[in-house]
Amino acid sequence: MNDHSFIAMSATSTRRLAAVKAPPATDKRDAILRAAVKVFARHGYFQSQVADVARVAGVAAGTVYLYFRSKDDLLVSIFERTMKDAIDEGRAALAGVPDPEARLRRIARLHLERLGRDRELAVVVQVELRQSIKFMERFSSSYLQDYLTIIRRAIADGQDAGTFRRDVNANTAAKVFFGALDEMATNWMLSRRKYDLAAEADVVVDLLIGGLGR
Amino acid sequence: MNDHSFIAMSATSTRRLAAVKAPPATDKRDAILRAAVKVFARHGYFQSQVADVARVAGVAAGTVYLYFRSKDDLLVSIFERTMKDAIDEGRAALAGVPDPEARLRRIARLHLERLGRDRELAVVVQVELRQSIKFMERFSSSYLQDYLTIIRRAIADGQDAGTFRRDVNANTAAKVFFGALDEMATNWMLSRRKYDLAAEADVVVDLLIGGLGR
DNA sequence: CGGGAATGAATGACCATTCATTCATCGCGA
DNA sequence: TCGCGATGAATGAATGGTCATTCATTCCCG
Repeated sequence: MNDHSFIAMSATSTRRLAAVKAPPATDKRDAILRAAVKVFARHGYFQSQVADVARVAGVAAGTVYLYFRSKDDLLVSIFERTMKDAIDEGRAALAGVPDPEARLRRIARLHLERLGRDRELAVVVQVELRQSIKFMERFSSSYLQDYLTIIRRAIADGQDAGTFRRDVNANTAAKVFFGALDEMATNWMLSRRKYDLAAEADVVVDLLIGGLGR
Repeated sequence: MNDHSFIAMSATSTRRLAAVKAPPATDKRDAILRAAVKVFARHGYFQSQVADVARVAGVAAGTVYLYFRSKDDLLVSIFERTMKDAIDEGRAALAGVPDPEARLRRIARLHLERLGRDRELAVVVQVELRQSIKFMERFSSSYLQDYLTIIRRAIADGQDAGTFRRDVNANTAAKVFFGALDEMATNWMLSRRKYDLAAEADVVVDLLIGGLGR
């Protein structure tokens, strides 16, 4: 079949052939996933062939299907791994930081550091993952919501503590915050210039907390 | 040919068959474009067939190619028309408004009103147009830059006038501003709830100007 | 040897695009 | 007013090329 639909995408894509040979399997799986990031970043998901991914990973086309259900599953796996890593890292980094403003700074920095570290991953996350409305809906209703919740909570804490204004909806503020970071990342990824993305984190947080007015 | 590449996308797609019979031609062209928005919004660009667009437009498949060079050209045309309209409307609406803060409010409102008016258009603009890195690069280097420039100018004016902080880069602030609006739109488009998107404009501007801190 | 892992040629859909044909309209001469 | 050829818009079946996916076969390690 040559079926492009995202409908059949399953969330249970991480484990596969959970046989005895986990370590070598994991190695190869990773190689394929890394190759997919590279190829998708360069040509875009729909313009990429599974055979290209296989070639870059140094395996045969059929091998991809020993580790992934379908081409879709490649994209979904990249996405799930990245989001899971990001959210785990975020939670860990925030564990010992009670101050709301410091938490926001931390989130901003982690967000931009992660994407700024790997341009190809940034391309896939900022562009290729947003392929279709179907995919976006799944994405936004799960991981993005979790991520927004983390931001919203920091903001609400700040409001409770009295350091943040109470007359803005914490949810709206969280969306604005995320949108600002997202746009910084997209702009960086599309820019020719090789500036340091993570360095923008503090600037953005300063602006959002201090406001543009004086 | 069954070529998906965005490379050959041409900007000169608006005029076509500029013969004596302009009115009927434009009508049909519009119908096809409207159908394309509808179909792309529902299934996603790559999952949509040209034949579907034709069916929804009430014409035969071949007819699409009398008005558009290719399937790509449909997407490009939607995008160019939308951006052109938005920038024209923006310039006009800003003409008699000298106050920087009022200008920003105006921009925010127009931005969210336009997308909030037509959910299908919003889907195409917020998701489908961001298909591939190739397309994003073309997009961001032309229209998006123009749009960001309009925002940046308002901010720089405010800084010159002394109503806005001078210690933030106007360009960064413009990206943050755009990112915030963009995220509000995306969230609205993905949300089940039918709230009024344009109503968020003032809230966002208040937050960005006043800041989250107190 | 035995068996799982890997291979890559072959398969079978799918679908953008083309183009021979049909259809509708119009100008013009009688 | 009618008839008739000319024009070009519209049609949709056919084409051709592309790939995702499969699976019979081979490889390699223990």
